Amino acid sequence: MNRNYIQELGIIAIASRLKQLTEVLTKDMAKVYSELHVDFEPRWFTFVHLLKKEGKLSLTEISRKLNQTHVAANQVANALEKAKLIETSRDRNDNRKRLLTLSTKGQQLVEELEPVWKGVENAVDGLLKEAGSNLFEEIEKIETGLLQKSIYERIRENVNAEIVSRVKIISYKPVYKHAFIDLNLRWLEKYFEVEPHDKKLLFNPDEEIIEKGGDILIATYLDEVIGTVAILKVSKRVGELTKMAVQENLQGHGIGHKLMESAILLARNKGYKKLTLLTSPRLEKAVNLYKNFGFSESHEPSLLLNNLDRSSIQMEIIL
Amino acid sequence: MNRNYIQELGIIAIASRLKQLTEVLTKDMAKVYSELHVDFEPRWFTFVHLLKKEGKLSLTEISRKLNQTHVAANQVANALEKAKLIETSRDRNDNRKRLLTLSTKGQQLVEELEPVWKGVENAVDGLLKEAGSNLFEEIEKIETGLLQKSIYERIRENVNAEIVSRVKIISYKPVYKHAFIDLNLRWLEKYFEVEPHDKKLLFNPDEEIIEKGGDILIATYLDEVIGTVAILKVSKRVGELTKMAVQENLQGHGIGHKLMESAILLARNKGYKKLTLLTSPRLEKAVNLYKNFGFSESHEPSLLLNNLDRSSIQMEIIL
DNA sequence: TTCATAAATGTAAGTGCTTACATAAATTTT
DNA sequence: AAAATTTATGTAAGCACTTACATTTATGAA
Repeated sequence: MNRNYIQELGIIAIASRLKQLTEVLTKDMAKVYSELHVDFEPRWFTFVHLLKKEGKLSLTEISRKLNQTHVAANQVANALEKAKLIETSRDRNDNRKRLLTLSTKGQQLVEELEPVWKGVENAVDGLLKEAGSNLFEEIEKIETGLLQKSIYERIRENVNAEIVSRVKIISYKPVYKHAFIDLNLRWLEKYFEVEPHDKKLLFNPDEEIIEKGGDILIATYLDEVIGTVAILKVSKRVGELTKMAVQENLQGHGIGHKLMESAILLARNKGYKKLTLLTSPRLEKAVNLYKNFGFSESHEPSLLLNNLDRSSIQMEIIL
Repeated sequence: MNRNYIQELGIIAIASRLKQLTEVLTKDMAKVYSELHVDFEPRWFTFVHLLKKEGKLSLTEISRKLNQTHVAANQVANALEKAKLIETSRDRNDNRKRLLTLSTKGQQLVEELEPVWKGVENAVDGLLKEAGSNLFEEIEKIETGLLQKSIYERIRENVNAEIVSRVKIISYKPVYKHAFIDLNLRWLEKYFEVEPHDKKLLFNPDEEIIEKGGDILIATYLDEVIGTVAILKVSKRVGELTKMAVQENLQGHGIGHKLMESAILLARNKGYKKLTLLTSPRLEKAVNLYKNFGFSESHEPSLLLNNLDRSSIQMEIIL
């Protein structure tokens, strides 16, 4: 049941299982070394093996080949030097470089260890064959997959999808008034001076938007209001998009996108033929979002004309 | 080329590659948490996930389910308690047990994290699917394989085979005299008082064994003498096996076995019909080795009769 | 009951990595 | 050539584990 639980947890658990596997392997190697009365630690293995193969390498070269930090390599190197298994010299052409080679003692030790290493290799090969496993290939495949798209990107995409799927878009009700004010005030204050005409609209959504034939959509997430968008009624055929806001710590997950989709759907259903909006070049992400939905710059007069002093951009889309 | 080198190193490198993979994953998860402004560390994941699922668990139960030491679980528990994400109570029936549950704050956090976890799960699933990988099954297979026979046993077997394959059995030459004496003296002194008749045979192998028609075989490993066995000529048809010695730090790898094989082959080739030996019940491993080769106890007189004061066992085999 | 043993938890210290920072030598840019 | 940048190495401290050991409580056998 343990196993089953761990499986549920996905790759994190996979890694911990593999880590445990390696730990067993490492410990068992240590046991074999000590049975042979050989003074050697498993973690020296890759380092010494590499040095044996390559003859002479600098610290950084080793760390790179072993996919470790230079600090880790340095620590092993120091331990090996203390055990007199390797020797240091300086590169004549580059005095920074610490060149490492196996000492005579080190070479002798390697000879003694050869059968252990070979034995471990055979043991692992045998195990994999017996299990009919292609572990190596599997890992290869995964690494290749990650070259196409990083784990981070994959997680981001999927997390965004999860979050967006939990976001609900609902119609405005008076109970949301405070959240509507808060969310919009927050970004307004962040980017601009909040001016009287902003306040009038913002603090009286029922009177200034709904009662004048406009609409407000509310985005909720985990039962909290986390986004808003409003469509003012300019005329029977024209709406104006405004008061688009998403809670700061949830920005960048696609919630704005979802709000826009709903807003445009609503506008179409309502019979609008055109949707306009006013924004500012400073709100780069917002402008990009609008463009993605097909908005383009226009110069028609706006209901909120006085906002133009913010060096606004006016945009519109034909529905 | 890095990759190729690491591949050569087998499963140890596999593990380090997977570890790196996990590290990336962990870091990326941490990044997503921080983007969401959630105060949560990746290493809390399994712990909290488990607690969410099971509701209430004791520390030891958690550590067992997560395949960790109780100390590790304890440390995470303390961190989580400090962050007020879990709460401790005592088991009424067993006052030792520290029962842990998610606090209200913890439960809220889990709600927030759910999409991240789900997203990670989907990301990993997607990656595996895309790569056409069955990593999970592969690991399963390997774990099953290890239930049949542990890594340690596998390594031991293979290391033994490697060592034995490097051991050479050669005929005695006077140059090996000192090694012959040394190796035998060492175990004789370890188990018994070394008596005059031992010394006579041991210190004069040329005169006392070879020149009297007997034979000595020498086992070498990495150009060092590490084992001996002698066959005294009792008569034309009968030989007596003696002076079987293997260097202490190489015992248990099957070198004695290889020496015995060679000795029996030699005896047959020489025309002996029977091989006898004297040993002691104290040398349990040796007795077992002899039995494995078909020796059984006998009571015929021995060339080394006076050894019988060691409460010896006499054994023989018909060739 | 009592005494030995086992189980649950906790603490301290060690291990094998890491990150962060520092220094010196080499290389590139200006 | 001087200044800025990069590279190679080193040191200190942190992290997430581990092992070793200690303490308290429960359990089982005599």
